[in-house]
Amino acid sequence: MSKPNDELFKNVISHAKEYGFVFPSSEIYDGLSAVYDYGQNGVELKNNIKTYWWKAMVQLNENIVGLDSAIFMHPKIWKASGHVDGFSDPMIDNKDSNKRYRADQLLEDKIDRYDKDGKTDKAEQLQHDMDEALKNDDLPRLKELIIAHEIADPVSGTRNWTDVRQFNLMFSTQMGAVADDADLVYLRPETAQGIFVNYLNVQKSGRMKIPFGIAQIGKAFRNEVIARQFIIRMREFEQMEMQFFVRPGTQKEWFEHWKAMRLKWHLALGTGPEKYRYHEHTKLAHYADAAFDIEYEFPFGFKEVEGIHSRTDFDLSQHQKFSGKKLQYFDPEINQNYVPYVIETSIGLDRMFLLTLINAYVEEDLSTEEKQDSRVVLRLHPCLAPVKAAIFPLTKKDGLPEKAREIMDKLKINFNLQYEEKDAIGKRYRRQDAIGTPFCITVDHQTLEDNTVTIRHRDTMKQERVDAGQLENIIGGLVSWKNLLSL
RNA sequence: GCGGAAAUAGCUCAGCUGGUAGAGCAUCAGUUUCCCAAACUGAAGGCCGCGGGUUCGAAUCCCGUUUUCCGCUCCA
Repeated sequence: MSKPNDELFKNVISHAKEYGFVFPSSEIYDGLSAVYDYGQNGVELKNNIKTYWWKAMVQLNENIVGLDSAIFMHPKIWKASGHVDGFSDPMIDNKDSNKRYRADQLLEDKIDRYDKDGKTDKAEQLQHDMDEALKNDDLPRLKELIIAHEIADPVSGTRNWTDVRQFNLMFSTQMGAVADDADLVYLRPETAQGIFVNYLNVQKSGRMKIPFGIAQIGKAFRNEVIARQFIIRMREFEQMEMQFFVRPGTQKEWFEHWKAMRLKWHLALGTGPEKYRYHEHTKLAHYADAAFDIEYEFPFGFKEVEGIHSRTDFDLSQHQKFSGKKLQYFDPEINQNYVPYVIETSIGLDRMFLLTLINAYVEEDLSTEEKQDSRVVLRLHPCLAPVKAAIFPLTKKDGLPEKAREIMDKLKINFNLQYEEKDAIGKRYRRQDAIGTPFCITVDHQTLEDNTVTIRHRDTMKQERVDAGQLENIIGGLVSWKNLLSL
């Protein structure tokens, strides 16, 4: 990583905290690892990103509808999806080679070796001990066995092991007052399954015809082994997902369709195309027959922001199998029943948030020959800006505050506004620049005479004088979603 | 998880070989100015990340721990 980029990233994190965008969680208690809170400006920006996505996906596509499914779901869902079995292995690390192994795998290898060496009784004993330990989730016992049977790391050759730990990326908790295995529920590690299990409800109640999509925004939870790089990888995060159900055989064209559509959504915000790239998965997940990531060039390199996956009929078929309920669709066009194929678009909202912030953050040098000057400005798209406009009386007296309040009161129903009269006007402009407010409306002495105000534009720092009565139309036009969505 | 670095005011940081905790910016109140960081006066803000140890005395030295960043690892 180059030094200036490192610097930029640090500055953005500081800025995010100082101006109420992102705070470390539980900060007064030393923080909680890889969990963050969104502050007063952060929540506005985040909500605006959600709105942009929701409008683009749900409102503008007649065949896509929304959903808000619960975070808790029936535990069997995670068996069907493959999350339970795929991610509950007892792992152990060798401290010398820093390699991680499945503890049961190491023991199995040892049993095989005993067998080969003719030490059948030893093999049987170990097999029995291991099964017992695995059944009881007795992790310390597994380590005892590894030590007792003198198992060494094949790489380093040493027996310098860490404790055995259970790695399951799903958080679990108890449902009901009495602790019991049957009550174990998980916090969803992805929002997609909530869509799959409701697919038939939505299709029937909404009289949806294939192809159609279901969109959802919601929290997901992953107990990452390592979570780092600010809000890039958090243990609690938010996804914006859309599952698009298609006729088998047409998945390839829909995959291409959504790949293109989703990149278009990103680029409409004005981000330079050179900041984005597609990344094709060569190693596909068990459920996918094609997968592309949309990556953004963060200061620390290209990172996935959104995934477009062709998930085949894996999920619906699995749920059909595990639930015993038919999840088929009767396609009147071809007079056939089938389990639809699925194209998924899945974007990490928190990453999108960080992308937006980093992309908007600019340190500008405004120095002239006479004096040094600079400002930090967030060049957010006006649709995404937390505060749409700020209203300033030029001075604190002569009735200017009253006039400014009057204008403010008329506009605040439609727009998120801020009123400020403290400090010199230039300082107030700069403060708004720092949180990305695109427009500042100033009430001066002339306002009292002819009811005109000035609008100062964030990016150009230029002003224009307009009739106060026109403000609603002018601001409304400048921050309208049409500017983003009718491209 | 391993290795490296760091943690002092809201932010950025100074605080030397141990001796009562500082600056700039930001914040708040006021005076003044009145369209782009003005000035002045005043105020507030710190368990020096946390816990232990050494010492007459620790922000400073030692140990542990937590959090963050970087590299590796992990990321169906």
